[in-house]
Amino acid sequence: MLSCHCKNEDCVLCGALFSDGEHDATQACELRGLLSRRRYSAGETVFREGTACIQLMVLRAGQLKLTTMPLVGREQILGLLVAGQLVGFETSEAPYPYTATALTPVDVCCITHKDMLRVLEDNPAVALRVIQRFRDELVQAQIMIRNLGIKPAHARVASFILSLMPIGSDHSEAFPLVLSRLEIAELLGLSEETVSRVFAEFRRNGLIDAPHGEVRLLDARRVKRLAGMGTGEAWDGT
Amino acid sequence: MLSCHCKNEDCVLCGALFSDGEHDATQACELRGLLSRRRYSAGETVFREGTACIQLMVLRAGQLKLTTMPLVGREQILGLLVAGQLVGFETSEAPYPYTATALTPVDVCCITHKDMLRVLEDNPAVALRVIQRFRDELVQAQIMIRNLGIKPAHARVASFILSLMPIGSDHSEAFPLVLSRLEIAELLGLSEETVSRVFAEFRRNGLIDAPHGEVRLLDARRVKRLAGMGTGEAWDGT
DNA sequence: CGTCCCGTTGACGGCGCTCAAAACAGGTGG
DNA sequence: CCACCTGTTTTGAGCGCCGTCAACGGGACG
Repeated sequence: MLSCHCKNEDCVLCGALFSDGEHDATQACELRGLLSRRRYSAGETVFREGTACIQLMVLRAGQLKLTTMPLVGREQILGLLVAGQLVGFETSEAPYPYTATALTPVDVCCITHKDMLRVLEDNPAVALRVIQRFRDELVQAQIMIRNLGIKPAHARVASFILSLMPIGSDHSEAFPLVLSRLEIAELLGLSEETVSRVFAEFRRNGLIDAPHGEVRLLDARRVKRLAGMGTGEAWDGT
Repeated sequence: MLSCHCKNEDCVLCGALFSDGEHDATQACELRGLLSRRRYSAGETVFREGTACIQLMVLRAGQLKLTTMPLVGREQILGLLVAGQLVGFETSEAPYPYTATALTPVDVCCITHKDMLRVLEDNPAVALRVIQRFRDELVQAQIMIRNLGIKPAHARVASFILSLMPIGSDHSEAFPLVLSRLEIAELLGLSEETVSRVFAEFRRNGLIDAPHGEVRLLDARRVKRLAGMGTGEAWDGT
């Protein structure tokens, strides 16, 4: 059997269609014809808020940020997406409610909403995966709501730093920080300067070390306590 | 054919199962056995954050608020749910990430996650409806993120007031306001006093009239402009 | 070396939170 | 009907957090 056009193991479409035995090659080939693949380089705009939304994308590789821009004021990041997640399926035949920008080189599989609906009707396994993705994203969104609504600047930054840690990793090792100060600010609903100040204060107090492009936790306990006021959940979709 | 145990037309389960011709009475009866129905009176807690989450509920009638409570600090409302929406399907076999409280007398249909997964595998129509619900809720959550992250207090309250208007209604007529000042504050990420002050200021400036338990728009243009900084979307799931 | 972008730091002002008390509504019993 | 109590709403005073504005330092690049 030919493998899927988009070879990502985590792809909700390909994974669900090819991992179980209930679908034959005919169906697989049919689906392949519906998919197209695109690449974007870091910083490139994948689609812009307000433009027509007719395609669902599956993020194959890389990282996307979803932002929204008020008529006047600063951008707000709605969320970050990593490989395996869906984007552009929120509204049918309506404008995109946000702008998607590539943070890293990005690789996506595209399918039109119309075709996707047909696939969903024929393949419960795909539908289940899609539901799972939406559940995850909704939980992430609720965590952001909670943090934006309740937490002061220190707690937001602390939560953000903790969200960068790969789960189960040793707390003492450093992990990369791809976002700029401005992007962190947009994610946390703060100003660039406030983010910078909090990072500086954390460093002064021996909570973290933050050399160029990465972060290292020095005092995980205190960071967690600061993030606290809750359960210290992640800020992004990782 | 017997009608569904939960008779709500908007019920994602019943509606999808009984409106199209492709399901026979056997399947219908089987599903009926999986559903149980519960009622809650206004103010009652439906389930509490952190407790085991094994059931999906479909809101049949009434209004629910979803709140989260940090270890220290004030509550934050994550969202409001109206008839037809799902609740309690975000996490499988994990604790509820929020508390659900009835704002009005509430009527729900319940089904265990285990049974629901079986239904979803067998019924693509149900799966499509569930996906639709999650899409809607995700869009609502993103609107809240945007508002909490960007907008100042005036704009939040203005957006909230506009969200109360039934769509297509005459702007000049009054509409009911079921939430207390405290609950509005929790929804908007503000303090009770600030909400009260903004309402008072709006009244002084002739923007709204707010007699006991209802609101009337006097100057829709200015309220919309205040809510502005964007597209003035709704705050809740109506 | 000059330019640009990003991060940092400082000064300052305002928005909104906190604390506190008064005004108000609604229910209950006399 | 009034007195009383309780919970909600309103209003005021004070201040702290954080956003704004501005200046400065450093690395990348031409």
